[in-house]
Amino acid sequence: MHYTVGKLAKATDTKAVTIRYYESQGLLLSAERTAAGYRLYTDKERDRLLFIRRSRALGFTLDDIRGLLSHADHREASCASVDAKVKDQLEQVRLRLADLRAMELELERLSACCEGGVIGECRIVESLSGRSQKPTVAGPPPGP
Amino acid sequence: MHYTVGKLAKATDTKAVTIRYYESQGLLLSAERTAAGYRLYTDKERDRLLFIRRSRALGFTLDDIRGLLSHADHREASCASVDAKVKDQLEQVRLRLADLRAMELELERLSACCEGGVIGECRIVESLSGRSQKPTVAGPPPGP
DNA sequence: GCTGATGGTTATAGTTACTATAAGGTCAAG
DNA sequence: CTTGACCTTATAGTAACTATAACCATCAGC
Repeated sequence: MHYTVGKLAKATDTKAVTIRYYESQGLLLSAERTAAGYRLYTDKERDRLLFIRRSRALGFTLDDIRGLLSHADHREASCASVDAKVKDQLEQVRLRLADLRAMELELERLSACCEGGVIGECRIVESLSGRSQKPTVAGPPPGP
Repeated sequence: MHYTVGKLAKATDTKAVTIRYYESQGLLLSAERTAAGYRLYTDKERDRLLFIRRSRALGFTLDDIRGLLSHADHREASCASVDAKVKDQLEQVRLRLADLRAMELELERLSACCEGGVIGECRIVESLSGRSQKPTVAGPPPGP
């Protein structure tokens, strides 16, 4: 099976620009080209892209993935380091989960204390500027 | 009480560069200056900065915060829209929580299935490239 | 008074993982 | 033969900072 970028994009639920971006970042090798210069992909590249997308969905950075891919390319090597990366990522995810749970709790608390008055008496605004309490969550999270 | 950027930074657990950045983005008004051009802040600005930091820690974007601040500046206005923003943010947080929980689950599963062999047989790598299953989590999350 | 450490100032560029835009070339269908 | 969908490249923009450079101010100790 052969794919142009667009076809590959659809087959992997990715955008064409993103595929080209991955190529520019060295995650996908330079694809073959037609006479007109169109990229041509095979199932092999599709699988590699799926690997990337799936890893991204699990929160790995492109840098992580570069590492995972280089490991995966050496089938005879030990998979201990791959496992270590997964465990590491799991830890990161758990930290972020704890942060988010704290945020959820506090937002719930905030939301519950609004009684529909005017801002001068709004406890939300009050709470947000209150210097009595230290922030309950770690640091500013990465924005979406 | 008067603060220079550095003092304010310490008092609010922020970096000086970040404070200047907030000023450049219109979240903090231009501070007064000493003869030498040093920024000088008072408790009022410190509170405003705490509001910003606290809101950031709860996941609001700087844009959200600009909105919250402009509301907070009109004490006689209704606080309904502030409440709406909090509820909105709560929803976002819950979505991200669900995503992260799915990631946690899958990473646990992956981690459990590594038996310390070589990569050729590693089920982690296999799972990550597996095209049988659709990703279980929404989209690529924001990196850290 | 001098010197060095510390801390202030600006402007510019880099980060991550894309996304958007522009300006143009290719291809299949009607 | 033209229309429209698709491909190509290069460049700039996004969020929320962070890092760097090059320079000026303040203060403690000698």
